This record gives sequence, C-alpha cells and structure tokens, in this order.
Amino acid sequence: MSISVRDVAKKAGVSVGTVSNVLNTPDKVAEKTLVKVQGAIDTLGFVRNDAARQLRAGKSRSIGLLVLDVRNPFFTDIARGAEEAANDHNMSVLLANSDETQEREKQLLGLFEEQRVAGLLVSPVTSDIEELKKAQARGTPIVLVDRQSKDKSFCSVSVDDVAGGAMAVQHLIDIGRKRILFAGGPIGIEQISDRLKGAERAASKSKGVSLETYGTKNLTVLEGRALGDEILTRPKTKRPDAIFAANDLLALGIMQAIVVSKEVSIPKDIAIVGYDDISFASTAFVSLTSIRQPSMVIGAQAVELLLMETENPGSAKGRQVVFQPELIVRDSTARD
Amino acid sequence: MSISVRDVAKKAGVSVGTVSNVLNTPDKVAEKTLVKVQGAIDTLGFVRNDAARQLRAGKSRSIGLLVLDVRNPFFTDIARGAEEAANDHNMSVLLANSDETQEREKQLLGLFEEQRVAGLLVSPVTSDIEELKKAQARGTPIVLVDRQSKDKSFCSVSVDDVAGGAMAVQHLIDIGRKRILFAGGPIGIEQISDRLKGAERAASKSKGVSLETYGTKNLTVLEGRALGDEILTRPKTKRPDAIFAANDLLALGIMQAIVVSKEVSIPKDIAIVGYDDISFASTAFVSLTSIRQPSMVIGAQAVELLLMETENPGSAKGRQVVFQPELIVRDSTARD
DNA sequence: ACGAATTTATGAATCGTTTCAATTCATTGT
DNA sequence: ACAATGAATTGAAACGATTCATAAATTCGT
Repeated sequence: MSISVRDVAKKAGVSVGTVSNVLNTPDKVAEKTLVKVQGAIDTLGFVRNDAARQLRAGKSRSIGLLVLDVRNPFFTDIARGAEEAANDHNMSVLLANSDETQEREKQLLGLFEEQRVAGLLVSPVTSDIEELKKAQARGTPIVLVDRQSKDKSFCSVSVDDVAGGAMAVQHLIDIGRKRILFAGGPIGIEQISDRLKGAERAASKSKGVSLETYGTKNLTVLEGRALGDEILTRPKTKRPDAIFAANDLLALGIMQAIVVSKEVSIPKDIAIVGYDDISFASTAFVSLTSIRQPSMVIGAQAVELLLMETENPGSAKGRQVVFQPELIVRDSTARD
Repeated sequence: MSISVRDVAKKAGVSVGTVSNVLNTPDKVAEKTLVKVQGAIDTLGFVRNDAARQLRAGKSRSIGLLVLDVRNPFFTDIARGAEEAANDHNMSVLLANSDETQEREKQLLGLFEEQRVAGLLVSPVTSDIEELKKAQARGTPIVLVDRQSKDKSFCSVSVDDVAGGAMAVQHLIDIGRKRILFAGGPIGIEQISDRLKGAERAASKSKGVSLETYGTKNLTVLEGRALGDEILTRPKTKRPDAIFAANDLLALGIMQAIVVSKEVSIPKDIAIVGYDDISFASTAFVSLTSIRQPSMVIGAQAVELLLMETENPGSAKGRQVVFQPELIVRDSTARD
C-alpha cells in the first residue's frame, strides 16, 4: 500500500541498502547517487516507516514522561524542559497522564514498555514502585521525577519537599501567624507527606503555633474551592489565620472561595502560601506567595540523567539530584 | 535480547501462532492452553513489541494531536477530551506542541507520519496547509481542530470565532464602553483574525465606538504584561476604557501589569474580556469575563470524526462541526 | 463406533527497515 | 599498465508479531 524503500530503490535504479544509506548516512553515498535517490523519494512521496525502523533498531527514539496531572502547569513545565533537552539529542518526549491513579499508571507503563521507549521519566503515584522495578529489570531505564528513591534503586531528580514545607510554615510564623492549616492529599503521595513533614517540623519549633491537617482527595482548584467553603462555615474562632496548601491549584481554589464570600480578607484574616509557583500564582486575586521549584530544569536534568544511563549503563546508577526550593513572597502573605 | 513470542511458545510448548491468539483472540484458545501460555508469559516477563505489531498491522493505535501551545490550558483541555474519547475506542493520544511555528509543525507532522498514526488532529499555525494536504493525500486522515477548512478539504471541529469576537465587543459596548482595544497576535493565526473580524463588526455597528488594534507576538502572560505596561505609559486620555484580549493568558498578563501599578482600576477605568475561559480566569485578581469554548467537547468530537473517517472512509468527508461560544460575565466587566 | 462437523493448533510467509560481509568501482603511486 | 588502497554499492538476513491456509484433535449425531 504505502511506498517502501524497495519502491524507491527500483525507481532510482539502486539497491535498498543504498536508499537506507541515503536516509541515515548520506555522507557515505556518492553525490550523484544521492541526488538520484532523493529525487525518487520526493516524486514517490516516500515516508520512512518508523515501526520497521524501530523493530530493527530494538529501541525507539522516544522518551516516555508519565506525570500525575497534565493540567497542572507545574508538570507541563517539566514536560517543556524535558522536551527541549530531548530535542538536543534529537529524541522526542511522549507525555502521558496517570491522573494520580495507580491503575492508569500501570496501564500506561505497559503501553510505554510495548513501545520500547528509550527510557521513562516517572512521577509515581505511590511509593509502591514494584511495577517500576519490574519494568526496569526488563530493561527500560527509568528516572524518577519530583521524587527520590530512598533505596537508590532508581536515579531521581527532585526537590527537597521537606525543606519546602518547612520554609512555607516558617514564613507564616515569621509574619506572626499562629493557627496554621495544612491542606493537601492524598497523603499517600510522597511529595505531599514530605511537605507536611516539613510543615510539622517548623511548627513544632515555635511555641504557641498549632498545625491542623486537612486531607483533600486531590490537588485541584475544585477541591480547593470545597475546602474554602468549609472554612467559611466555621465560627470565626475556629478558623485558621494561615493556610499552607500543598500546591498552587489548591491554594487558588481556596482563595477563590474566600474572596467570593467577602467575609474574610487575604492576607489580613488568613494568609496563604501555595506550592510550585505556577505562572498563574502571580495573576491571582491576591498574588500568591508560593514555593518555587525549578520545573523546567527538573525536566531537563531528568532527561540528561536518563541519557547518561542509556549511553553508558551504570554511569548514573542511583544518582539522586535534589534541588532546593525557593520562597517567593507575594501579597497573600504581606504583613499588615 | 528481549523476550519474544517465540520464547514464550517454546516455554509453553505451543506454536507462535497460538501465543499470538492468546494475546489477541483468547476466546479462540482452549482454556488449559490459555492458562499454560499465560503462565509462560508471566514467568518470562514477556512484553509485546509494539513496533513489530504495528509493522504487520500497517497502522498504529495512536492518534496524533498537534496543538499551538501545550501550556495553554485551553489546549490541554482539548487534549483531555480527545484522550477520553480515544480511550473508549482503546486508542491513545500523542500530544505534541508546534509552538506556533510552521517549521516545528512540519517537523512534527513528519514524525507522526513516520509513526503511521491512525490519524491526526491538528490546530494549524497558518492557513498555508499545503503540507497537511500532502500528508492527507499520502493516506493519513486529518481533522482540523479549532479551525475551519474553508475549501472543505478537511473535516473540522471549531468554534465560531467571529461570533465570539462580536459577543465580547458587544458586551463591552453594552456596559457603556467606547474606546475599545483589541489585543492579539500574530494576526496570521486565523482564530485571532476571526475574533478581530467579529470585534470590528460589532464595533462598527454602534456609533461613537472606536476599536484600536494592538498586535502581539504571541498569546502569553508575558506578552500581556508588556502590553499592560505600555498602556500605563500612555496619558490618561489615550487609554482605552475596555480591552478585548484574544485569549485568557494575554488578558491575565494585562491585568497583572495594571493591578500591580494601582493607577488604574478594573473594571472601573478599564474593563477586560478574555477568550477561552480557562479555569484560571475565575481565580484572577478580578475574576475575568471570558468567552467560553467547549474545549473538552471539541477534543472528543474531533476524535469521533477522525474515527468515523478511518473506519468508513468518505463517511465524514469535509464535515464541518462548528460550536457556538458562550459569554461568561464576571467582575472584570461588572457595571459600576 | 464411524464419519461429519466443529473447535484448536500449527508454522511458514509477511510487513519495511537496517546491517554488514562481500563485491564492484575508482583512484593513486610506481 | 598493474597492484594496492580506499570509496561506493549490493543484497540477503534479521528484527518480532500476526495471518491464514492447512492439519490435528475433539465433539456430535445416529
């Protein structure tokens, strides 16, 4: 049906091997043969069949990127970084979305393995990484993203979430807040439990500071809105005077509910800190203080590590890259 | 190197054909053979090689989705809708980003063709769709997304941008604004020129209303910020009393610059309307009035059209689905 | 218990590209 | 003019899953 190298070879009066050389190593082909073959390719409209190419090669030139949520700008920024780095090695990135469910994660993992991707960047849903280990054992190099591998069975590129959580809460304490609410979930996701751990650590260091934990089902604007509404139904004395949300989407949702009500003012009555510093944090009702992570750099670094591992197996063995987060102060935590 | 059907067949003591049947048509295989083969698959850790599968099949089970900007939530919403619809037919969606450049679009188009994707959903950069036509002629079904095909050479799913543009400006006129600024670009992108056309049409219908056009390089928050700053440098009399931004990212950027300055109030001095109604529109400084497009539905519908075309070539020939946009009024255009 | 009908299983051929050992062709020095 | 060297080309084999015509095994009716 579609045109193959054989057709091109016949048309150009050369062998298939030569056509292949034109495609892959044009400098090994004599100038006039090159022109002849190129002409045949163009007139026939030949398009190389990547499946056959990969079958022969045994590996694809794509890297799979499996994230928790495609709609979270933090992850699309990571994707962007990964894409650029991959491009430099002319490889491409396939983006997929686990939607924070382990089932979908497993399914997509299988899909990527079937495609024999050159490697996989994964932001795993839980710490149950058995499936990942199996995939790795079967020969797919894997780098963890936004998450460490405690037992060093994987390379990883992450940000110190404990430090980030501590930073956020310490900042709230510094501006004089006492009754702090931590919002986030599911707690099973390690990024979140780490941020909570940091928050608790910071809170316990200062006397008179209480930390309430509010578990959410996920980290979306919608879920934040629900939490905001819940807080508004509380009697004033039971309300926190500061909230640390486990990510910006959640923080924006909370703010939205609060701002709409007009009953409570930000940051006067309640100060808010988010996490990720997505670009929309600075465009919010009250610009949002947040913990910035170098998202594009994370994506790029992860690709580099992956390629190091594929090109020279063992060279990056268990390497853990950890970035430090940064506090970006904006109006949502301004002093009175 | 990796385990093949042949290895599985040997281990299970059956032929390769039987293994293939277990994988693809398990009901044609006797119960106990099934168990035996499944066992072999599990103990060997066999993973089907998709390249070989595709090579034989001639087509992949993936749909390519080529969008102008992955970081624009409008497009990730379309992707989400497409993903869900594709899943229902157990196919998957490959998301790629043309970054509004024709060169990258062409490159990715080539990549997708090499992959022999089942079909392509494209939001083309310009109206120069020669490359797309060639690809279609070579046998890749294509559906245009967020864009009509005037000559009906492609199916398409889009939203009436002229109506949307008119809606936005008419609304601004209705709340009493006279000096309206249209911001957007590059004008070469049809969605944008259509919105402008609608805007002009609405403006010209009411006397005393002027419409200034401000061309931007792209539709990002950053570009919006620059435009906002530019407006602030103008003497008060030269400032517009309303802005219609060609998308929400741009609108949010403009708002940010304006709000930070505290010199101008929204909507009192300047009212703003955006386009797309991304979820962050409602979380902005002043919640943003916007033109809503049914993004997830667009993605889903495009996949349906594509599959209709692949399953029954000619059945959807040149079908143009056009949705009507909807005005969502929020605080950024509230009456005094 | 026998042949017919039906259910299972077989394995060689195929998809289109790349690889690589073998061959042919062109160039150079003597 | 000839061997030697290097450059260019050739074409069969291989990658691994699926297909399908054929063969084997099982079930059924009488």
